[in-house]
Amino acid sequence: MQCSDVHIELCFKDVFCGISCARVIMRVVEKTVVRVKIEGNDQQGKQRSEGPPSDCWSWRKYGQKPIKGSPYPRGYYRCSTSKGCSAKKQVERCRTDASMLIVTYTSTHNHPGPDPIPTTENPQNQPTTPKEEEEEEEEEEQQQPPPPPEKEQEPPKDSQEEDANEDHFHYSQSPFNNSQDIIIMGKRENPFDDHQEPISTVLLEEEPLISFPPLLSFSSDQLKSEENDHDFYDELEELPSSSSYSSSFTSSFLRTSNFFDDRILVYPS
DNA sequence: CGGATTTGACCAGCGC
DNA sequence: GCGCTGGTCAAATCCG
Repeated sequence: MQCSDVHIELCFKDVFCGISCARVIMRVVEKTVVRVKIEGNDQQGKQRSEGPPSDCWSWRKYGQKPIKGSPYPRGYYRCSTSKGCSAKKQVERCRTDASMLIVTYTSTHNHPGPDPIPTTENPQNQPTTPKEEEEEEEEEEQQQPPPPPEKEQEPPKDSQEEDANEDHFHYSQSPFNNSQDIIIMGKRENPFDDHQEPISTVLLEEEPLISFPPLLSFSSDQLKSEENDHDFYDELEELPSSSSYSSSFTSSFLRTSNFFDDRILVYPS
């Protein structure tokens, strides 16, 4: 994938329970890039009991490679929920911010999703299958209104992150106007370059999950297993090898909470 | 014992 | 053509 000379379309929409997010769709190669903010690399990281539902997408790690220019390796996962599913994802840490995970999804699931978590906020948008969701997204994208002019002056990443951190993303809704999607078209040398991050920053903090009602219904056993998995993050030298947090969580949560309504569409020039 | 993870090897694409 | 890099394979290992 050549990252140079691409158009970026930003569509921030819903932010659910303090989780701000965005998606980068590499149209040409069917890629979805999600940046996940990880909080709690310190002691709080050990309490990662508010993990994802274990009945969502499961991912099997099949490889890991050191990436040139990045101190962190990239992990390669494929969907293990269903045999024959071609869905894959790559997980790597942001080279400049170890607390940021960059998850790249490729291909789509060719099987129904595993018991999506019902969301009370937007039940009509509840996807039944990844395929349907994709289709819905396509339709939705086509219905995207022109970008509000003021949003083209998106604050730079740093200030945005700072604000986000200060607020801890405790929004019940998006900080942006839900009725006004943000679409920013422009050229970037490298959309994922950390120094050019402002318009594609996705923050997904785990702390707000505490207030994510569907997740609170998990059994203590589930939570316990998640907690074990999350201890990994106390040692940031490696990418998460557990699929339950970074993998299952990110994908399942995103799919079940309209996470993907916040999106960054990348078009080839 | 079965499934998941690790990790070195292999392969393909790309730039020089 | 060669080397570099990213992506995948598969055997070994780990873990519940």
